[in-house]
Amino acid sequence: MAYWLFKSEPSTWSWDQQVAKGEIGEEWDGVRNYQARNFMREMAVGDRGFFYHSQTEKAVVGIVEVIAEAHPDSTTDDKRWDCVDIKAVRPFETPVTLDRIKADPRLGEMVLVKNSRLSVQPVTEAEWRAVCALGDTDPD
DNA sequence: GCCAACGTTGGC
DNA sequence: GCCAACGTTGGC
Repeated sequence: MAYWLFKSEPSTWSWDQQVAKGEIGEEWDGVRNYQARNFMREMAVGDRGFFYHSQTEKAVVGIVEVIAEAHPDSTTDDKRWDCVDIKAVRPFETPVTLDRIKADPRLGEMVLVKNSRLSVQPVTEAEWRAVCALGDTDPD
């Protein structure tokens, strides 16, 4: 199983909206960046991801699960763009802010720190466990 | 609201 | 295929 991070502006698509979709989940659509798309194409059903709020909150707020592999993005006819479907698994007990991530020596190599503009990113298992620990949240 | 960083586009 | 111009993102 692989780990990922999905970034969203809460004003566009928030954790609460994701939770409201329940088990049905929702397309992670609107991505128009090749790197991000390529990561989604690598995802498998059952992979886990962090749900990160950018801009106002700048914190990891929840855990999601990939429930459908990459398929055409329904918001465009452009064949270049694919996306996966994800569902909310559980919220973070304590949201882990970007400040805390930056302050943690174990997390200095996170893509979130190194390439803050990439909206879909891989996360290593070590990073996954460290962030979950900071957020007092079950990593499994 | 600003600006740096980065990705994409299009002219050559 | 290069590179300048432009648009977008996201942290501050």
